Amino acid sequence: MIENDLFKALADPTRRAIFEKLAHGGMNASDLRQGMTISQPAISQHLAVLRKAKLVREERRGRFVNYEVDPDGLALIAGWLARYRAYWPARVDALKNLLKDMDQ
Amino acid sequence: MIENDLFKALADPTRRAIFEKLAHGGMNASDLRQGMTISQPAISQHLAVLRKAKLVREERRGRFVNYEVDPDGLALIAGWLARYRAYWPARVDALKNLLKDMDQ
DNA sequence: GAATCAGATAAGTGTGTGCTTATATGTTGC
DNA sequence: GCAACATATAAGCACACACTTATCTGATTC
Repeated sequence: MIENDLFKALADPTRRAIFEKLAHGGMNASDLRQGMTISQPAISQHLAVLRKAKLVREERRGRFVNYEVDPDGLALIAGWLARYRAYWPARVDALKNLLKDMDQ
Repeated sequence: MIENDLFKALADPTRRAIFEKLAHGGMNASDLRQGMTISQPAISQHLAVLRKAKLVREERRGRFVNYEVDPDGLALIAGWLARYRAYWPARVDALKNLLKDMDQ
């Protein structure tokens, strides 16, 4: 059940941080690890989860593996969200406030 | 960290089912339980998690408590998703409306 | 081929999570 | 007040999960 993989993948803050990093541009696992106090296997395991959820895709480049955002996962979330469009804050003010909150 | 509460709340299939039910119309906890093979405390606990994530809000009505979808949570997801708009699959026509709706 | 490096997998461990039963809180109507 | 009902909280348990260290696979370079 891909939808489950998706939300489970995003439920972990470290994985969201990894995803966020990749959103600024693809990079390999070692570069991803820079600045994070986490072991190499941990990164590798997180990437496997993100891959399974279609949030990230890989591309081998010699002995490196380049990771990048996979649009499929995002499309799935958008699709899920679209089911509840009736409830989106009709007044987008709420969204704006919440966006502000998230920016800090 | 509300964003974390959100994705953690959605990571559980039972909670997504509850949310889905409520999306078709508010109801109390007992009605929610109908058709689900789960204990009363379990429902109550799930609702607490959904409430904390702002996916659901409650309104006491006498000795019942009516639950309904809280747009705030959906707005937060929409906001999170909007950050990665650059990656949304351009070809998925169905999702173009989404962008339009969220943008205004 | 051997050394080295990037990354994945294996195995073990502490903590978190979802469930249960039992009990408490709060509301209604007699 | 008290009985009945709707929901919440407490406590305990089994399993999932994120992490670690150790090891393996695969690619490059000499």
